[in-house]
Amino acid sequence: MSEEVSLFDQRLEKLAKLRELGADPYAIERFEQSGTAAEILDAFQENKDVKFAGRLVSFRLMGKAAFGHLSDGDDKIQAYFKADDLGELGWEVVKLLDIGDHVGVEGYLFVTKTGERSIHVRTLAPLSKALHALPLGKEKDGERWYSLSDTEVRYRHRHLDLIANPEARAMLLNRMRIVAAVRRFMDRRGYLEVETPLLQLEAGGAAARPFITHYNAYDIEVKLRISLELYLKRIICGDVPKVYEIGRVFRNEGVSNRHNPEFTLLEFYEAYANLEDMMALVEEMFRSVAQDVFGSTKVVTDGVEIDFGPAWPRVDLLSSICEKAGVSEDAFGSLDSLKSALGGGVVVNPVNGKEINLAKEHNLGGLIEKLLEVFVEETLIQPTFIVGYPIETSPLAKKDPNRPGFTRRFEGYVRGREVCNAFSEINDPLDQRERFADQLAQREAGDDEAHVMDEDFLFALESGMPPTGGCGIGIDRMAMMLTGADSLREIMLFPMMRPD
RNA sequence: GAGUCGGUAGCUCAGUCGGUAGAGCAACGCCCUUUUAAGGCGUGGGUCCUGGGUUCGAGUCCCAGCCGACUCACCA
Repeated sequence: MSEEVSLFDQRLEKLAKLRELGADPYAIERFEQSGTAAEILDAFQENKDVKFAGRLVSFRLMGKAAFGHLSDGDDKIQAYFKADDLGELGWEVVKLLDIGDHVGVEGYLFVTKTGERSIHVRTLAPLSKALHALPLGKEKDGERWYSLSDTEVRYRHRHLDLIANPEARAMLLNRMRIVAAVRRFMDRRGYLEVETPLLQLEAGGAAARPFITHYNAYDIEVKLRISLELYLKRIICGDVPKVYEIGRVFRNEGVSNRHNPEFTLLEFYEAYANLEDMMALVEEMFRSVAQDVFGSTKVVTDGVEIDFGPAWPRVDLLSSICEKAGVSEDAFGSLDSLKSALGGGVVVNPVNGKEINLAKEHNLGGLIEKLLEVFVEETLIQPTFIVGYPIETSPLAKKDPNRPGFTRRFEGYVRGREVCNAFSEINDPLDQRERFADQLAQREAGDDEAHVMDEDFLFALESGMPPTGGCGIGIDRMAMMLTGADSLREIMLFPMMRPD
């Protein structure tokens, strides 16, 4: 018999004994408390009666007395169990406790010899039994021993991570607070939160391959959404002028540090607004969320201070490439002129070693974005807007009337990474139909991530959409940036894992 | 998809040149009524990721595979 089974069996026996003693942990439904651990310690008064419940995270049995810490997840209080004060039955229960059990205690506050504010327990009630040994390390003065560090176990059994690793816990909880702060911000600004279909006949609004599933009732193939965009704009067409959605989207791609097949996207659209309005809103949102969650507009991650206080510089995309890649502005006339200006063959950025194989670049806009990626992106540490994206890679963004081949689109960058993508939306249905047609052509040329024609969306546009500004923000990446997480998986509760 | 590193007790890890599988913590038993990485004495606990191979003998060497981390690629 393996150790795990016998350990489990030992715990089951303890559970049975507790039940015999009339202390069935699973029989109790509620336990009223005087407050959280922090609240109780804040309002500490010697001899004051308190009730508190939490998980037993440490336990020291010494003959006829015992000490243990009860954690409410965030903070903990030491409990002192003394045989004389608990009675025979109570003491029997104490001896059956294990680290990991939830326990409710009632008693009075006191200070131990060593100065720790504690609860002198008069009565206790087991509220759950930990049937598995929990990987709770020992701790002193902030140092910890023997905790849980195996990333695989941490991700697969996230509850253990939340119990055992305070840093991981703080990061994940901050992510939730960031989402809540974003929602508050949008609500305050008068945006209405909406919900649009996850199951769609054609997944549009982004360049990505969808997940495909089957709907039994209609016996049809449906796809999981890859973005929120097209349905949200259909709501704008219905004259609901300010809408947003925070929702899960699904892209059938690989897993990495910065990618998960399902992730959380925020998109918002505002009628009668344009990309400048979106920039102002993004600036304010980051400022507000940083202030809300971290109490400051300045966030330090990896020793780098990012300040969301000031306005973000607006930098023209082509100028940024000219500066960082050393290409002159007049080289951007055509794909061929740009290629020859780059010298042909393979272009290498000596700073980071990233390269572009020019032979694989078949359109001007695609190459321009590639240059941005290889030469510019990682230099954008402080919040920056890059403005003016090529039309080929922006099939939903309004054309810039003053610059043929470019659109009224921008992206925001922080810590060298893209954090948002926004534009003045196309509201000319004829233009949009042409763009879809171009995408369709690319699709037929073998690009299986190009957009498909969406007639229902076009019908809505044809019914009239006011000029509209729209923006998309990857919430997970935003959380990474704000918390300093170096992997997307650290700020998602349950990242995708291969079945073990 | 490629490369690198890793997978040994519940947890964190060690394991030399190929020679019967180790430590701390956790668990179990005994002692201990203000401890806090409590302490003392004692005990039990292993699919060494899986499957092949080499060898008298494999945790260790070789091959294939699985899972993970990291880097790159893919990917907004």
